[in-house]
Amino acid sequence: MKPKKQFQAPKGTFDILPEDQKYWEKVRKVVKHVALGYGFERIDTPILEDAELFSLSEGETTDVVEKQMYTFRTKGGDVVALRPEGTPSIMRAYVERGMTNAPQPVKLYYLAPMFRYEQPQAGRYRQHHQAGLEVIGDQNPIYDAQIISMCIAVGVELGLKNLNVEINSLGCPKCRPAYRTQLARYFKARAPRLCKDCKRRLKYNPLRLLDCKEEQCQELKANAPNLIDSLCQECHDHFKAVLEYLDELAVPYALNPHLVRGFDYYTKTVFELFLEDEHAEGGSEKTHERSRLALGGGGRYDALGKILSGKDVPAAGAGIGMERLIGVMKKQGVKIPPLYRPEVFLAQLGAFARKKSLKLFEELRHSGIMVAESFGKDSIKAQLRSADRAGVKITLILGQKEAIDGVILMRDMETGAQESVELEKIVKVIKEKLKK
RNA sequence: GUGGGCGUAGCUCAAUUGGCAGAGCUCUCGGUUGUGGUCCGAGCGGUUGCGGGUUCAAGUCCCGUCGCUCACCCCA
Repeated sequence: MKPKKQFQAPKGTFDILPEDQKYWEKVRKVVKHVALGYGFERIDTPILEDAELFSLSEGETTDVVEKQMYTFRTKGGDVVALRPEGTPSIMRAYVERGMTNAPQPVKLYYLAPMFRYEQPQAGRYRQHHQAGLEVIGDQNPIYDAQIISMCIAVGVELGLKNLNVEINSLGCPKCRPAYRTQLARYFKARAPRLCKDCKRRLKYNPLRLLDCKEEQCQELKANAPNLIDSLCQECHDHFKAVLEYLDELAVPYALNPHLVRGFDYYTKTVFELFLEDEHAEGGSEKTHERSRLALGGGGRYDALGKILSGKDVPAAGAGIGMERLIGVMKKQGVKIPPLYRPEVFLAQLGAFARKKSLKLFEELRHSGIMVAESFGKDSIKAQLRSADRAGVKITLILGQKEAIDGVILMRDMETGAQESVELEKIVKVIKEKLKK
């Protein structure tokens, strides 16, 4: 009978199959290890939030809010959205759950799926997963540096190479608006020489002009007023301190005065973690700009707390894309051992032996031995084949005769040698044998 | 949202000017008593992404659609 319809996973989503789970497990393990090492505790927030939480936090005119949110109305009439990123939810929880009364700063981490309605392509999905880190309730630049250091630590513990950090300061509500108008004035005077996209950017988000890759715009950018030069004293000192802390930690970084992050809530420090890609071997044409893959990024968002609580709540954080991390692990050939690695296979022959082997399986498992089986198969041949594929060192064979005599055959899968062992002693004998 | 490339078995891919939809791998079973890997044999597996159109005849040509992919935008 043919199915009514061939179902496929929704566009931009994917299944994480058993063979890939080891990578996910490894990433989760490393993030958890790093986070706990820095005193961060796990938090999980709902996948759904009031849609307004994101539009107020990130800014009405950002791409994410304008066109990438999965927003819908519930039966009860609430307008909710699948979260496009984690930070607003964390700040919402901080404010709502009274974490202002906990010892400050509150350090939180999470591993969670995020949703953005956009065109999928390499390393970009409609549902992706982020590892997030947030430090809330402290304005000290030392935390900006520590967050960056943690991102690097995750990459290093995963065995990744060619990781880089770029850093910049976006200033604060005191100094940024002045710079913004100054920048807009500069580019407006040169508008005819800007690329098509930049003419559009000039209207609603002049800061975005800074990371345009078009050559014609590059030249204009070179002489554009520099954001770092127009920072107020407080932002200047803060940025300087962050860099000093990074130097102290020996974290390699590059200043990028053109680095801009999309959301309105960012203040002062912003940074990106990326991978310098060396795939340009067969490159016939000059790919003038080096290809860089963004693995994550973050920064300080002192403006968010005010938006959500009315009070000043300084904070800093980062998000790392788990799919991209795993993509790089595979590309760089990071080896991860399989999660399931049975040591012993239990084969049975005949109805009586099969029944007996069921109990023995439980016994083996309880004693901590990883045991595999093919209880559904009848022939010894098929079972030994399974055992071979499972890669076990030892196969136990319980036949009709053995079951009656209270013994079992123990087969060494490498040598093929077999010996008969009393059923009562088998657990002990196996443990001895596996030690070698 | 815009533009290019591609959709044949679970995977990797064949199929001549339009002429019976195939192979390798995987999986299952077998190669005489209760013994794996190698070897040999057999089987399972497809309305050629889906829907129309042209034709005696469509995997092949045309249109639409969905999906994948790459680039742009933006990002993780």
